[in-house]
Amino acid sequence: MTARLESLTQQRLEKLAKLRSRGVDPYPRRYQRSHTAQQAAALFQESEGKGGSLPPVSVAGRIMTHRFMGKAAFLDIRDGSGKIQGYFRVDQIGEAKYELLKELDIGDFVGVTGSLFRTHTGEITVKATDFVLLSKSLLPLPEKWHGLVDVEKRYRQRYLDLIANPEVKSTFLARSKLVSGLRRLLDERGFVEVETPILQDMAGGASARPFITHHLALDRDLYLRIATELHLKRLIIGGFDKVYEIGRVFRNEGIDFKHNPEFTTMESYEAYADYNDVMQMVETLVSSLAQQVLGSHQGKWGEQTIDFTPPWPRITLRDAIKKYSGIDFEDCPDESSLREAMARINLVAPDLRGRGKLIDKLLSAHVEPQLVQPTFLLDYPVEMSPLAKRKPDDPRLVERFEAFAGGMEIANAFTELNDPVDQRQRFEDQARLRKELGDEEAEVADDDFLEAMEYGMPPTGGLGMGIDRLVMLFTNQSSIREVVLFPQLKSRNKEE
RNA sequence: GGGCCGGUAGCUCAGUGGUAGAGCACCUGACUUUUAAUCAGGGUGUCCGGGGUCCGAAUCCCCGCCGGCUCACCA
Repeated sequence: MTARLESLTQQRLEKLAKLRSRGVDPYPRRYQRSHTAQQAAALFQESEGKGGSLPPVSVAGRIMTHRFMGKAAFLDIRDGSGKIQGYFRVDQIGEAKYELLKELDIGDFVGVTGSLFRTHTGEITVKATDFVLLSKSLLPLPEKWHGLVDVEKRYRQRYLDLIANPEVKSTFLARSKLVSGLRRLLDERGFVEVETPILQDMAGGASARPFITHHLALDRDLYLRIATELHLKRLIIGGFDKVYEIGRVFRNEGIDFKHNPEFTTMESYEAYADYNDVMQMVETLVSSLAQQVLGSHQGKWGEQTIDFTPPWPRITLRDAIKKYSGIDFEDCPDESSLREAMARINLVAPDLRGRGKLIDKLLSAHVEPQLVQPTFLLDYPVEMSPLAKRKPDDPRLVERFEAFAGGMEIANAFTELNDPVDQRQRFEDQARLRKELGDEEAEVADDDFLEAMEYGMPPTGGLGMGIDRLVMLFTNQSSIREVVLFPQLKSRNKEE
C-alpha cells in the first residue's frame, strides 16, 4: 500500500477509534430497516396526492456523497434498490449525534430513521431523527463523477466497478434475468434440469483442450469438462426424454474478448426430436428471452439493431460459404484442393490440418462476421461433427446447425448420432486426426459412452448455447469480460 | 504466441530532457433545503519494476511485469 493511501486509511482508523471511545460500535450486528430506498420513495409518492401523515421510515445503505452546511447536512445513501437522500439537522438529532455524523465518511454504511418529505428542489428525502453507523469503511471509494475507468481495476476489483458504475450492475442483472428466464422456459417445455460431473476421466463432447487436475486419494489425473454433451446423452439413454443443464465448462485455450477459459453453456437434449425441431426451439427461446430481458424482440448491437423475431433465415453452410467467399467446398473434395482454392482468395492457414478445419476457417473468416442478424447455417461436413447424425441423402454431411447473431456463434445443435457402430467409426476417425495431423482438439473416444449407446439411444435432438455470448448480444457488450463478473486475468503477483 | 497502444496522487487525467501538476476525494475553517453544494486555505507521490545513456530522465534506450486492441487458435 502506498504511503498516501496509508495516511487516508490512518485518518479513518482514527475516526473509528474516536467513535469507539464515545461508545459507538462501528460494526453492529443488524439493523431493522423498514423500507428499501425504492420502497420509501414509492411510499411517499403514493401518499403525496392523498395528504395525511406517514409513519417514520428506517432506511439503510452506503454513504455515496455528503454535503455539510454547518448545522445541517445531506447524505446520499444507496442500497440495492437505489438511492435516497438523508437530511440531518443539529436541532433534530442533537449536538452530540451531529458531532458523530461528522466522523462518517463516504463509503460507510448507515441506518437512518426519520420522516419522508420533499425538498425545495423536489427530491424525496428522509428528515433524520436518528441514525446509526452500520459499518465503517477504511478505504476511499473511486471518484463519484468519472467513476472507475481503469479496465484492469474494474475486472480485478469488480465490487468497486459495481459501486462506481451503475450500468455494470444492470448488465449483470440482465444476465441473471436471462438465465432465470431460460430456465423457466425450458421447465415449461417439460425439460428436466440435471447436473453432471465437472471432474471427468476424459473430457469429451467438443473439440478443445481440457484443463487437467489431480485427485490425491485416487492418485490419478482428472479433466475439467469441456462440454456437458456426453453425460446428458447418457441420461437420454437412461430414460429422461428431455434434459438440460446450465453449467460452467472449461477450455484450455487462448483468452480474448470472445473467450474466457471458463464459460457457461446451456445444453438440452430432447428424445424423438431432430435438428429441425431444435431450430424452431432456439428461435422461440431466444426471441422470448429478448422480450423478457429487453422488453422487445429487437436489441441494439453497436450501430445496428438485431431483430430476434422468428423465423430466422436458414441457409446451408455450403451456400453461405459460397456466397461470402466464392468457394464451393463441394468442388474441393480433399484438403489440398481446398487449400489451393483458399489460397486464391488470400486465405492461408498453414497451422490447420484437415479439410474440416479449413472449412471451419472459411466459416469464421468470411461468413461469421457477416451474420449480424440471427441466422441458421445448416448441414455441416461429417468430419467437423463426430457426434451428429448423417443426412439420409448425403452421408458426407450431417444434420447439424449453428445459430449466429452479432457476428458470433450463439448455438450449435444437431440430430444426435445414435448409431453405435457409426459412432465408433467416427471416434476412430477423430483418433486418426489426432495421431496423424497432431490435432490436439480432436474428439477423444469415450468407450463408456459408446457402451451406453449400444444399449440403445432414441432419436434425439441436441443443443448447446453459449450463455455468455447471448448476454453479450442482449446487453450490447463487445467483450465477454463485461458479462463475466470475475473474468480470468493474469496473476498480478510477480512470484512465479 | 506475434504486432500496435497504454501504466503519473485514493479516482479521472495533463505533463516529449531542466524544481512532479489539475479536478474530484481527503484535512482545517465558514455556512440550517443541498444535490458534481458553495467559499477560503492545505499536495498527501515507488511517475509499473529493473538496468542503461546524460551534468540532469516521468520523458530517451534495453529487459521484464500487467492491461487494452488486433492477428493467430478456440465457443
